[in-house]
Amino acid sequence: MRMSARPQNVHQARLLRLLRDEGPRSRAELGDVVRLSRSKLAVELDRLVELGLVEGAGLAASRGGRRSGIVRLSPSLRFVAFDIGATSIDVAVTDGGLEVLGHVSEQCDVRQGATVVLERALELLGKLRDEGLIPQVHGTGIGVPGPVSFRDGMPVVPPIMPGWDRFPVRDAIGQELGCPVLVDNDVNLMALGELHAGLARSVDDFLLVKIGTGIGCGIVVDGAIYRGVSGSAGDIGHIRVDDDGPICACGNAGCLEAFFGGAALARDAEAAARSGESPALAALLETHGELSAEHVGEAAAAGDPAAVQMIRAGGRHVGQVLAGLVSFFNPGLVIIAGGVAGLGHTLLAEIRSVVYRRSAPLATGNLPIVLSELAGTAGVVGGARLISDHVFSAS
Amino acid sequence: MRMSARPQNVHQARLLRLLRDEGPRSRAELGDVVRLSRSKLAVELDRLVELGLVEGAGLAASRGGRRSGIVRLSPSLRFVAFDIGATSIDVAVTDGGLEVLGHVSEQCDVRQGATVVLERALELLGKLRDEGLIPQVHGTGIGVPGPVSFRDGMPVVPPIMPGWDRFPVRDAIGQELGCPVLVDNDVNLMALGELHAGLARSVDDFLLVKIGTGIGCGIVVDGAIYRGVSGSAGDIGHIRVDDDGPICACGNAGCLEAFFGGAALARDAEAAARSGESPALAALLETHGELSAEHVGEAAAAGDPAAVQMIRAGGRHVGQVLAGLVSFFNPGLVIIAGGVAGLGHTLLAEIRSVVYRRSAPLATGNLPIVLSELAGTAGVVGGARLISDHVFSAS
DNA sequence: CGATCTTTGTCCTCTGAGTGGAAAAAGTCA
DNA sequence: TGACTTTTTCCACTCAGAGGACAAAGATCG
Repeated sequence: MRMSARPQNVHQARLLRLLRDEGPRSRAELGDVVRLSRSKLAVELDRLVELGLVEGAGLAASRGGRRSGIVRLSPSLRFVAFDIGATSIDVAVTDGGLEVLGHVSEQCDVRQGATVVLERALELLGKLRDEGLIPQVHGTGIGVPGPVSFRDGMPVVPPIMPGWDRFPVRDAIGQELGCPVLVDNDVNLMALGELHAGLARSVDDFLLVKIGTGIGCGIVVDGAIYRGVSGSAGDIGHIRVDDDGPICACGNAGCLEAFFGGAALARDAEAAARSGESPALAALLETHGELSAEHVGEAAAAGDPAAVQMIRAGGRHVGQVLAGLVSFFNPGLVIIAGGVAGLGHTLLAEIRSVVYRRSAPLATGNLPIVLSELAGTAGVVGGARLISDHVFSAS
Repeated sequence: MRMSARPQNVHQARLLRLLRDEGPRSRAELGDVVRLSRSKLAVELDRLVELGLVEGAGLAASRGGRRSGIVRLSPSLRFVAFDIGATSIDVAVTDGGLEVLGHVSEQCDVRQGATVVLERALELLGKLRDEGLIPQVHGTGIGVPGPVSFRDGMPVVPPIMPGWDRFPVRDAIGQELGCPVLVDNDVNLMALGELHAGLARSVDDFLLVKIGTGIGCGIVVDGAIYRGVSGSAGDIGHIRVDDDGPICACGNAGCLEAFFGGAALARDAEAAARSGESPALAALLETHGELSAEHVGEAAAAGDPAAVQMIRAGGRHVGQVLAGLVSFFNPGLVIIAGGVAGLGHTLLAEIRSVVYRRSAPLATGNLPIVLSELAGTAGVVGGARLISDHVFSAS
């Protein structure tokens, strides 16, 4: 297989990103958008065709004269994304425009360690390859549920990933697949996914709050992920909500996660079931033997008052933290995502209510707070976006 | 007076910023730093000399052969900075290297409205001009104590600046002085000041927390001020600390400012004086008729336990908010500044203690938290830096 | 003190990227 | 079918920048 090609200069990179984000375009339309002379544009496009990154695709409709030639990203371009979650692996393959062509997902405990989990991820990729979806791989983006040294391409002291600390994920997978690889925090990738395909497409500065097993926040500044000096920016799960709250796994009291993380919600649900406070949850506990955040969602949807109350309380706590962050960061959009976000509009309403009441008016004046619409694909689309931004840049 | 010149391309802009930040340099040394051929470098430097922005300054010591010519920013370059505070005006003039050549300051209530205050600021500038310090003005930076629309160069709904809302500060002063003008929030300018001349010189991402009449935060991302989508980023004074705290001027309960802003501290000090809890403060109240934050600092320095206790409590509250922001933003440095920061190491110790205990370990692993060393000049240096970054950029 | 080597500055030529005009190709419209 | 538009290709021309040659200025050594 030929070594996958890269653009040779900023103009080529710009054209590739344009074709990726806006879809196929006629040469004439491209000329209207980019500020290049006709001759130069033709030269750069011809070179991209030579590199195999771009190809002609017939003629566009006439704009009153000669018809212009359409160009598109080569249909054989492929990006791969692994989204490693606390309890799941998602693997997807996209084309150059980051449309998901194939997506497999399975339960998998990240605590089995890097070797086992990555091995399994590659096996899942093998499935997609067997379907003939992957003529070649131009790049791979990987998300993991913990802090990452982006520069080194490896997790650093991740709390819920024993056996992953400083494991060279980027280099290992790069070796295996023979393509450029980037590794990032899974929440950052979800934010990138929203930036590319979700509600944040036209927003430069926004926050994505993921409520799942843990609670994290992806920060986008000027259209790019902000990672902080040691890659741990957005780690909001252990922000203090209230001094006299539950003791958190981190040792402090009253962390947001101790109020409303996946484990906390399950704990409260079982308590409500056992105390008889919630008949709906008691029934679910009877059936399944244990309770999770999803069961609270079910019970709330069925109208169980105790479950609704739990979601309200959680939303209030998230809202309190978020209100502070909104005052501080003044984002143009806040997206709520993650498993618990499936709890839906009850949760959203409570968060909105607190944020709009407690944040600086100037910051909330025109601030949409919305639920993610990307369901399970935000992470993998973000992974593809991450690596395609890298590959579609001038060396 | 000749229209003040601007660099014509990115290379010239780069050279100007280099000379500004690193001081005079020989042409040979500049050649080592910038990646340009000798001929090109000579051409660009000659053009800068023609523009009057740069001039020769003798010969450097030999490095083993012919001595190289030193170049420096023209000594007649001048930047002006206005730092409008809640109760003060600072005016300073700097040379091209942003060294403060003259600085005047006076008490002035910002609530007198834009026209009066700006008029007074220009009068103060006149004083400096009378001293012959200002052959010409190449640019002016202005800081105001409230949210600013940076793009429009005007305050927007500033809470403590009646009569300033949407007053076209940038255009008015630009008209008056006939030079480029930029307007920003005063805390942002302090952050820029620290970036240029203070402890943040080598840090890309940091926070500057100003505790004064209000409490605000300057956010630096990648060496540039982050302002948020509506220019209100860093407005942390009304982040909730505790639900059952004092009622704040903003209408909510338990805001940080309601605990530890200038007004809150004065209020608590008078209470402690009247209740007899603090003999030192009672004596100061007797003398001055009223108390302010500075008096608390005095009393604490004299060993008054009640005053020390007040500072400790305040530091704890600031620390609680800051701990959350550190987890979220993962800065490389936090600087504490502002009038109340004069309360010194008692305050700093308390803030550190809370932040190091309550923030994510990865974020605090290598996080200095320090007091500003720039005293009163951070704001005006930041103003000069703001406008010089603008003037020293390619159109 | 002179010869030689090193560094710096200047000049000049050469190259290659990019621009814009002209003309050919391909369509539209009346 | 003819006049007009739009698109593409081709080509000559311009200009920025690189880099070599040489001169100027100083260091080093005998």
